[in-house]
Amino acid sequence: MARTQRTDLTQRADALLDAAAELLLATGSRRIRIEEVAARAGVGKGTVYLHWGSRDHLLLAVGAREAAAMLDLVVAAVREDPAEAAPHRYLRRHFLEAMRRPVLTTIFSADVSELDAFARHPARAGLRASKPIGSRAYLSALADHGLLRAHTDLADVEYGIQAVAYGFFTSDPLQATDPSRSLEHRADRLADVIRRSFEPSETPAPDRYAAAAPHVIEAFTGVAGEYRRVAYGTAAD
Amino acid sequence: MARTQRTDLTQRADALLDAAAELLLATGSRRIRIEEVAARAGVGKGTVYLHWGSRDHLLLAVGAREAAAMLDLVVAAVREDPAEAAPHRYLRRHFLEAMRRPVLTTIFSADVSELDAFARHPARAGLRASKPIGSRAYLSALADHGLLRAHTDLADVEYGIQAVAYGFFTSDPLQATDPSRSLEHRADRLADVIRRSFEPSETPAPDRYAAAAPHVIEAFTGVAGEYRRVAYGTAAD
DNA sequence: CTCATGACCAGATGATCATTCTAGTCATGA
DNA sequence: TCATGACTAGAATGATCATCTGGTCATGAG
Repeated sequence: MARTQRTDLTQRADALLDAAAELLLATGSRRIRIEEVAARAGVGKGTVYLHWGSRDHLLLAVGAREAAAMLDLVVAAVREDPAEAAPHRYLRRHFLEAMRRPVLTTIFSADVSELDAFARHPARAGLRASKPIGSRAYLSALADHGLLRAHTDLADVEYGIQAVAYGFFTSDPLQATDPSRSLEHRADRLADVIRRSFEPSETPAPDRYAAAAPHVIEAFTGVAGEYRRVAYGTAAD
Repeated sequence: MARTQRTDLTQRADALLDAAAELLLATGSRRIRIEEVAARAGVGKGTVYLHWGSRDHLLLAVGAREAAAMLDLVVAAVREDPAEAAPHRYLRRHFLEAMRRPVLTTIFSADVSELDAFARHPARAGLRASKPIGSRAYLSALADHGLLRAHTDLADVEYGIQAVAYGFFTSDPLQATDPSRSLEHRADRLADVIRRSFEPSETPAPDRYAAAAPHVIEAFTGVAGEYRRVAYGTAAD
């Protein structure tokens, strides 16, 4: 029964998150009213506060659920092909996935175009807040199996990947988006920079990736779990 | 006599730009009043409009003069050591110089911290507007002398350098600025990424740089000239 | 005649108060 | 025990008026 309860709660949370995401895309985060979110999900306003402690928390949850879903895809991809754990492959996928998800692009471009100051703090702070993308556990796993350049400080790699990824993600809407430069093409450029900058010059043997894969999967699963905790975490902002 | 005139005008322009820069640092671009700028430079308000067509143009000029000065340094450095023309050396210098100039860091971080929407459009639009940093002429000169990776599309290099530089420049204030990570250290990380991503894997012979240097100098001098034209351009916004 | 000036004006900006809206609470009832 | 929506405090919005400031240009100095 507790199980059924849990499922019910998750379903209701998802319905609310769906409604919030819908409104986010339709009107921008600024205009999302809790009452309307609740109405769209067919519940009372107070019910929203049984799930998330505040409006900001709900908005953050929308982004967090999306992020968790993305990480699930990454994990699945690594399961299928361990070589997908390489930073350039992972970030390529990450870039493409993020750019294709309206909710995430909306959040990302929020401070560039919109002036939704609100959308910034909650969603961004948690979403792209350094750690996830470069996740230390992930990098450690790679380093342990010789999948990063030798003699490089992990903190430096983390800083560098962070800066590069941030640059490609955010400069993208700014640069004259030559339509001939497809999303895939831009993702390839990002992957190229990451690979050349942080990975070994000779392509590592496949078995190295196979050996590292479990740890990478564990790292990403952990991060995904954190996201999901934020997304569904019952109240207590 | 025309020469003396010109000098006088330039001196007066500099005095006005100095005053504007001072006020920019002291109060933020928002609060700069033309009348006060003029007063500080010891001239009448109308005189400002003999130099720049509008308030925005004046603000832009402040940034442009700074940018021109930076490029002068780059040119001087390349003159002294042609190897300084390499993208990773150039951008390293660019990064350090920009980060050390209060006027530029103020402009750069304007949209992150301050909400000076005004400072954005004029200054940023012209300042970091893609072209300068990656300057096509510069890249062509390098490519002609085999100083970029072979078989890479120039447009791709431009896009990539742009994105990477943007990432390091703007993510810098965001990332937890670990004080142990000195400015130089961060500049080195940027240089490393640029070198590995866009330059030949084996360090080119010095004479290659010597051969390319004149063209590089010409390219940068040209860009510096454009900046200066914006900075001192008599009226006609 | 050339160039600098500051009084002047229109529109932007800010301050003040009244009004509406909405996040978050909680007493009530299913 | 859990969901609800009427309720409240405080924030957002709007309306009004006063002040400020960018930009112009007639005037006068050199």
